[in-house]
Amino acid sequence: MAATDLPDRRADPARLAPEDASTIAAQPSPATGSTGNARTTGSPATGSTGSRSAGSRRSEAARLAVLNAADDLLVEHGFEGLTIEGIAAAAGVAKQTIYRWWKSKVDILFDNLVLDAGTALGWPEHPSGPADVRAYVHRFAAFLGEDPAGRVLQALLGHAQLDPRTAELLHSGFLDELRARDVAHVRTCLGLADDDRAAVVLDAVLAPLYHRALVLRRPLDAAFVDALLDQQLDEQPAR
Amino acid sequence: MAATDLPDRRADPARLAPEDASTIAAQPSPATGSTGNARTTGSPATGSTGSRSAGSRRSEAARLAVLNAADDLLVEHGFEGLTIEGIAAAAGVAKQTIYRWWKSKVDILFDNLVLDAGTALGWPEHPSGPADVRAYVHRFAAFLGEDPAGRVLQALLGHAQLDPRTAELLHSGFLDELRARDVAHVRTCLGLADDDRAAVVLDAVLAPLYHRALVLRRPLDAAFVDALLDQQLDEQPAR
Amino acid sequence: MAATDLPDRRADPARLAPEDASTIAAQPSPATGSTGNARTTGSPATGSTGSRSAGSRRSEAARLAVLNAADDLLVEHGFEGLTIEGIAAAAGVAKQTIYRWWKSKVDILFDNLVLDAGTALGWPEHPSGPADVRAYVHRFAAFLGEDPAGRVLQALLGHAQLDPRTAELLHSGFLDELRARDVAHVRTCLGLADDDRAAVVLDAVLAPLYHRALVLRRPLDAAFVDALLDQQLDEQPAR
Amino acid sequence: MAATDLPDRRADPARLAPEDASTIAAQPSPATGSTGNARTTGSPATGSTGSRSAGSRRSEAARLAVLNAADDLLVEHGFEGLTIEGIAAAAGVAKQTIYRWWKSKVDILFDNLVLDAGTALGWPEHPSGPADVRAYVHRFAAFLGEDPAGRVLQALLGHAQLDPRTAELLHSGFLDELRARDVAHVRTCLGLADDDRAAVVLDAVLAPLYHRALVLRRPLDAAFVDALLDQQLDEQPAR
DNA sequence: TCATAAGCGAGACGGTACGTCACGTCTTGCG
DNA sequence: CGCAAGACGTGACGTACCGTCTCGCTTATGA
Repeated sequence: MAATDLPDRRADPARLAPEDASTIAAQPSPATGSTGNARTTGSPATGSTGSRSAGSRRSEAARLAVLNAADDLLVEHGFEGLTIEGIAAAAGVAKQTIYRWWKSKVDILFDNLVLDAGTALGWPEHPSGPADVRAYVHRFAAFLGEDPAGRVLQALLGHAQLDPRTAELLHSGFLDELRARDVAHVRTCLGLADDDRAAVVLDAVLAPLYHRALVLRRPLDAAFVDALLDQQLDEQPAR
Repeated sequence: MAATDLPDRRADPARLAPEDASTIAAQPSPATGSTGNARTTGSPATGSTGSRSAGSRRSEAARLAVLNAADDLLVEHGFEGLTIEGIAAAAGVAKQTIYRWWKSKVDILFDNLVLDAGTALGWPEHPSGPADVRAYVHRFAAFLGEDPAGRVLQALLGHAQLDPRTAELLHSGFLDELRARDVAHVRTCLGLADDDRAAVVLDAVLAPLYHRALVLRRPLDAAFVDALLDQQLDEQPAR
Repeated sequence: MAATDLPDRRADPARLAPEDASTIAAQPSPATGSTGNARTTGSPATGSTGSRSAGSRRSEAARLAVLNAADDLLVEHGFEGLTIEGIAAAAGVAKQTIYRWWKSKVDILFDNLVLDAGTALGWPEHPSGPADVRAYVHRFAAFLGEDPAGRVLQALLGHAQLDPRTAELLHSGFLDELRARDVAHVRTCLGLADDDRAAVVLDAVLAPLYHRALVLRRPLDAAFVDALLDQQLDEQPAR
Repeated sequence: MAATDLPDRRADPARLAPEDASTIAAQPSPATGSTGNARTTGSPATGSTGSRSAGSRRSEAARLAVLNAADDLLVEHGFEGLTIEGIAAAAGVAKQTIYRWWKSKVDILFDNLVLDAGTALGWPEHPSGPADVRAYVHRFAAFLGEDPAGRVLQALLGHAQLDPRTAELLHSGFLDELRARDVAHVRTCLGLADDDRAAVVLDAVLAPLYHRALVLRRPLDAAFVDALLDQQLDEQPAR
């Protein structure tokens, strides 16, 4: 079950070697949003010719340290207690190094979200039936409800309610793409006629999850998810 | 259509037990949460026996100025741009006067929410049929999606994702009560057997609204609400 | 030998009780230059009606702590090593408290200069003869050359070469006044016909002192000063 | 009137011993103070035997660009606004290139001073009479008071009051030597018995100039200089 | 009736974090 | 090896608000 098309930048060499044209990963440039910054476990990707003329490249170690520190501190102190200076200190990095590459703590969290969601919210390579949808929804519920990495999504969703720029980033940078992909897969798996119909099904499943997580603050236990799926998916074919 | 049981605290300092007259007279004590602070149009509540020995009572004008200023500034500058000092300046009030009665800007907004929701989210005095439910849901959608006063709910819901204390205040001080009331009314109007069943119906209607408002960020137009109601309400009796 | 007309604000109640109209001491207002701020040893001077309407007054303790800390740190680390943050830390004061009342470290040093010069560069109350001039010049040389408080003057004179705003402050706020007073006293003591002639004598004495201190960096020992005075003063009457 | 003995280092890397040809060939070594760096109009000094084994030599273009940029920026933004990064940018040079050859902006300015003073403060090749002294003093006054290049001397004199290292550099690297040369020439021109007597005359002339320029901030106009010279020079022979 | 104690405006204060600037060191390719 | 480019750790800058704290003034009791 490999992650497919949600841009998983985990070991994505696209950052420096854009031979993979299929993803959106823009060439990173200092603090112009937050694209293309994600935790990499791979090598520094020195293979390409690089468009940068000369000089020292961005420190991979610093980037990873910042992302991880932000994640840790978010869990530890919450979003409000999350501080650029705190991240810098925890990451052993200079404040200016953070500001060079990210515009705000939201930006840093966003990069973490893209990374973690790429890991946690994958679809099978060739999704083929309702069972794949069920599995994905369970995965989604686990991410949103329990996964510590899901805290980032929760925080960003919350902050998007408070700040239009966060909303814009979150939607056009992540949620829209996620949704488009999910709609397509649902359509395929359920054999639906068009995307609109698939979107209706997807919303019917996801809305209660978001509602329960964000508004009711109750756990998204497997039983709940299963009941939801039984109700929404089984009646679909009947239509 | 007078507001009924959602505690409209316009002139009512007792927040959680409206029927319990014994607690009504208690003058709100400084900054013990956010109880008893709401915009009042009536008199300064002189009816009580007052445990205060002497001196001037709380200034009603100041309280109203603060609440209104907070509302205005929230709309104008957003939650992040909302500051205690800004509210104090806009309200023509000393900072200390705010801190004497509220613990934080969340607290102020919460009072505004209680007040505005009391106005906007009322049920008819004797709700009696599905039509009342439909009307209420439309009202709710309008509040959540368009009403400038609904911005407060949106902001607090967002902030509740970031701060457990806000979540606690919002839920046990407002959402739980709102939900209990709505469940009861839905049960009555639809003639359902028990509260659990009513809660299921309520959630089935509200979840898509919240989802659309908070996650999808699309307008809650009347057509959408009607379609939702048609789907969820009409099929319920059939069960 | 009491200080006369150089505004000695040491224990000058003029800051809050301007019954002494002869001095320039303006009513202090936050960070509008640096007038009227100097170390006071007296009481908080509550006798007057004060133009400030209400609220807490400026903390005398903080003001003194800042001035003294700046003085100490200047001697210890030099002008370049003098830092607002360092002063704040050494004074046990918040940085903002400094910025509230002074615009820059130059401003703080200027206040110290006014204070210290008032102490060190006084004339006798009724200067009457060449001996008073001689005594004053010796005092001046000691101040410029040895007195740790003279370091402030040296630093400000140096910085005035680098920054026009410092130059402006130092001249119109201190040096011009000092010079006018000295010219008048010299004229009186030496029985000169007009101020221009007195200014020539004064310059003839002070120029070598400044030159030696600032340019040659040699000590202004008493022998040098005496020789200078012998040469310049004794021949003057002959003219 | 060719410049004579104030070491005009235009094409002369040996600073302290102009007559000593043995040290001339030494290529300046990186950042060991500020020796040997001055604007050259001639060739890159290829006459020497070059001790460097291989690799590229110091870029003459870069050196000139830095010195000129520093001069321009000093006039434009003042000493405080003068920045290594600003110089580098204005000179089209990498920051490291500056740090390789100079230790600080003071160092760069010092090189400019040595260069400009060499040009502006020359004596005739064989000074012979009081007229030469008068001419030199006029030249000096013009340099100190008007010449944009004199801004450098003013800035360094000012900064020397703030920083002992600058003072040390300025004195032992420039002022002492300048003074020694001037004393010798004055002695010759005025036919004085010894250097001490010449130094007294020199100081008597220069002190008022420095005083007027640095402390009084008044223009050093020709009339003032002439009056000064009349007074100090004409009475000297009488002694 | 009036002292008296609280509410209130004003705003100074010690703090924390912000986002920016420049420092001086370093590393990386190019020539 | 010099150099352009520029990332990096460092530290100070000046600002914005925080929440607490005094001040006098005003005002409505309740002794």
